[in-house]
Amino acid sequence: MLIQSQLEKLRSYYRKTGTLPTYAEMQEVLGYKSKSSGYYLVNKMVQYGFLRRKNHKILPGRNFTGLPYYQSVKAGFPSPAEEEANDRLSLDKFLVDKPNSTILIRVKGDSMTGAGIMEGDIVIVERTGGAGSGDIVVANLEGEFTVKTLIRKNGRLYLEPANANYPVLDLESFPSHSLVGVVKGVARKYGLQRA
Amino acid sequence: MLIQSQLEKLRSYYRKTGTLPTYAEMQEVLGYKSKSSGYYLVNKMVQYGFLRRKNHKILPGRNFTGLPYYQSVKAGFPSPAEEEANDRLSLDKFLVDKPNSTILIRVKGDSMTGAGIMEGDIVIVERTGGAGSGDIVVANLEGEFTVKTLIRKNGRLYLEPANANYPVLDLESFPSHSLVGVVKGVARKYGLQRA
DNA sequence: TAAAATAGTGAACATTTGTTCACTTTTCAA
DNA sequence: TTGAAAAGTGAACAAATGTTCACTATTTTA
Repeated sequence: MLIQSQLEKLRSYYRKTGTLPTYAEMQEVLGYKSKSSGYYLVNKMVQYGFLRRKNHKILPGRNFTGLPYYQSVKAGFPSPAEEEANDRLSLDKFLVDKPNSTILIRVKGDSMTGAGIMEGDIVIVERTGGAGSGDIVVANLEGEFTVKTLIRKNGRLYLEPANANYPVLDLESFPSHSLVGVVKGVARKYGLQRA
Repeated sequence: MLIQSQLEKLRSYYRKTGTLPTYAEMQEVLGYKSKSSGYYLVNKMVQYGFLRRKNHKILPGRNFTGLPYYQSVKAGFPSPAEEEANDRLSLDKFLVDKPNSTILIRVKGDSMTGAGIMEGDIVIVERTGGAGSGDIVVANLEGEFTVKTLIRKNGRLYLEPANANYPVLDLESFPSHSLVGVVKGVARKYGLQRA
């Protein structure tokens, strides 16, 4: 059997369960009649960098997770169908540096479209102290989240939209206000109900 | 020990290795002196939905992976620091529906800024046959990737930018052209070198 | 402070797992 | 077509794993 199709089956199993199969389970997943077949397959996949071993356990390797990633455009680049991308990128790992202090917030409104943040987008927000002037931040104003660019001017903090139809807000003029965090990334999905 | 902090340790272990620790390994990870302590902890976490069990194996549960997700803005919503989000969202799973036929491409140029796709963004591209009029697509023109809106007019296919400074392209006028796939999502990371 | 509930311990044991080996079958190249 | 290389088989076994139990320590609550 082709190694690429076996790899896809392991990836699919891992996506579904969050773990790799044991050698016994590989019989079912890959159609083997023997446990040891799985064992030898894993050896091969370790060589390719798809899997790793660590004290009797099988772990995903660097080429196992993530998606094929085309970094830049080379002149005369062949169709991606023909040639495999050599790099893989995991969106989760790419977008989130500090998973312990990161939250996701769905954006309402169009006040930041000029900065490429559209209604329904999900912003990746790091809840770490220092927000600097020019950072895109999420502020909590009167219990509502709002995404704006933070501007520090004359010692005061302002929230600046990226859409001429909206006004600049004076953060401290709100009786109840706080900075939720700094926007470190944006994720958008097309073809979704935007309710 | 607080369950929340134990959970973070397991999450962190899982992020690093791609697998959950065995009960023996939990002694090291969680500071237990006994294997069975880990066993009872897992029981508790199964109740909370953080973990699952399936034939002698521990699997991540629905509340284990992903990030806290604030779906919508409720009036009088408390600070996220005070109240835990009840929902978790995995960016990978959210952004990618068909992992087997999806690739990532880094965007060059600013021809789609009007649609919220900026230079350096990563587009999530599904390499499945049918692209319809109005879809944002990636086309391969003379070996270069380009992101545009596909328009079908009078039986011909055009590539329409979302930036007035760029012209509409006639797809079939290029000697070598092909549709790479349909853009199903966008991921952007701030604070990155954009070379 | 005392009682009750929760969390952690350490030994024991059956199962399952990873791993090896000699062997057979299949695939591929000469 | 034949021979060599690669892939898969099935039995065997040691080591690691999950699981239970009776017990102790710690934390919580009344």
